[in-house]
Amino acid sequence: MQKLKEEIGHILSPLVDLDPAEVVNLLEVPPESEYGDYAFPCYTLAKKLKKAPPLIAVDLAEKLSDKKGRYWSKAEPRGPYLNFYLAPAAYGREVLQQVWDQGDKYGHTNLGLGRNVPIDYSSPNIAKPFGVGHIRSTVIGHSLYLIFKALGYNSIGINHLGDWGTQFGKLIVAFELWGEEEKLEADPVDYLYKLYVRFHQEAEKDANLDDEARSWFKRLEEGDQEAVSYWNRFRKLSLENYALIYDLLGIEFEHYHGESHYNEMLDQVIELVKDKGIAKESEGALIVDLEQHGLPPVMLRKKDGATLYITRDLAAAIYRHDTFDFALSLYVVGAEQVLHFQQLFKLLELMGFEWAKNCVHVPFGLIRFKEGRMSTRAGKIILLEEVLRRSIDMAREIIEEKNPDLDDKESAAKAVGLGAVRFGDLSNDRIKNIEFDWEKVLDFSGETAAYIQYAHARICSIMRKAGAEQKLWNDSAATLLVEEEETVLIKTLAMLPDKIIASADNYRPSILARYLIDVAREFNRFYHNCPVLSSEGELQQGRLLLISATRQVIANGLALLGIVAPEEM
RNA sequence: GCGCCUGUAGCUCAGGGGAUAGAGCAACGGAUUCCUAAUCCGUGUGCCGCAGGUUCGAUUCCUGCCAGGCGCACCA
Repeated sequence: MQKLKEEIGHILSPLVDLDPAEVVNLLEVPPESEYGDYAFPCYTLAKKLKKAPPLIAVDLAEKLSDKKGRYWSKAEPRGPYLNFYLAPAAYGREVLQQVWDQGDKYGHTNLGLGRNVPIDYSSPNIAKPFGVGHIRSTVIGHSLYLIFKALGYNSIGINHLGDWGTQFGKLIVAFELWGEEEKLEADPVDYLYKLYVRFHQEAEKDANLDDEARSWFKRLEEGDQEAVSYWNRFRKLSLENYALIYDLLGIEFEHYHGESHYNEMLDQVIELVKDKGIAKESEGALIVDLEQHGLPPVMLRKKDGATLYITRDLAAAIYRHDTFDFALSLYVVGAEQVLHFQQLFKLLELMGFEWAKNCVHVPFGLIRFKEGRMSTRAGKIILLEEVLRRSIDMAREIIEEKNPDLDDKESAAKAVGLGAVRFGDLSNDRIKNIEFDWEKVLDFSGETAAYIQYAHARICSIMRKAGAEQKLWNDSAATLLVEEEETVLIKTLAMLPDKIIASADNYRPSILARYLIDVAREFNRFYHNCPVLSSEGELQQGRLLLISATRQVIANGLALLGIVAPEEM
């Protein structure tokens, strides 16, 4: 809690000849709670005072021996640290009141001052099915969208659809050769997928197919009517399929500006690059040599005149700057594209755009099979729809078994099933690869969303049973929470604002996800040791305030992960 | 070949210049007259990949090596 840290900063500042803010910066949380709640490390003072850190700690403790603050009760030296112990009653009351007053805004701030942050996420390749691979960008990006919004930024969700490029040429060739109308009508995305896979199988044997695909794409870029009509149709069919999944996940985008959106800007962008004098012809193609900057060359136009992915990304980056005048522009895209973004950002920098430094690639690892990587082309892929469906089914089964009398089993099953899939992706450091394993996806025990949701549901259950008149703020009741489990839980609740900020600073929703596991764990410990409804008078009221605050923290936190906090499950 | 990422307990992973390196899973043993046992408590486990370096102090930072992953001009 900030007030406590500031208090320590003020009391220590004159004693150590540092600004209060510097002291606050140095404060650490000790590894064991028996060492206190905040520790001031004395190493940095050792040189200045020419004294050993443990002696400094003892010295400082002596000067504070007869003092205490509003929120801290004592300061003790231990080795090279000066440890501060908080005053549970005042501290607890302050934390609970903050949560109480701020409600579903607790943890939110206005750091962003309303500045724009476009976030490119999800961005599936049209004409390919939505595989589990795509859930990472979708879920991580959406969470960052929500987190930045909570920090007062104006998040702008952009679905940069892969709706342009040679793959459309491939699809058109495949449809021309083997396509059947009835099958396309029956199950469009699945059928397009099958055609796509077949194309790659046949292209192994016949290299001409790739040339034909390129030439169809060239026709598409030139506005050839037949090509455009195919493109429109395939695009529309794919979007209809994605809409179902976004709907299920509760995700909306401000913009569906796919790659095709930038087509008419490409010539202008290429001219701009030429004007800067950084482009050159090479083997008939237009490239920018980045050798001086330790990067491979970038190709902006192929020898046949067609553009590339990075050409469109370059146009998109400039468009986003011109349209949104962003504070940050995020790209939640797989780690296999780090080089692409290094090149893109370097290109922007060489073009003299100082805002290039505000473009950030937020990479994440692959979802792989034990046997190797997933591959759309080879047909080795698991559909996201199937994962979500099976997860919801599993949740439904467990609810049927654990809570057969529940009224609305379907919403609970959806909350738990979808939460499990989301949390599985959000809780680990995003940069690491994930090995896809059905058993793990469908396991709701341990460090999972269900663990957190269950704590939330339990609290709701207690609140329902408590009388309405017990749910008002009560200042003196809030000072009675001095049991070990209560204090630890309160301290955990106080961390939410910092955790949200840390998640944004590092572009890592996993920080928030892990934290919520801690909250649920500390709640469970409290729950098993401190009865709520059967405790008496003001203590009961105090504990109701505590669990109410806990519920609020869990609800606020899960909301930022895009996970529903059910009242019953 | 070059570049980037990863390497922590049997498995999956947190953590991260400092005080005794932590969870979950799995295993075993306990807890329910009481607010949902999807819970809680207890038991065991570690050359923090290897070798150097910086530092008062390195699992954390730097360098090299090893292993795995991902990239590196007409795909996205």
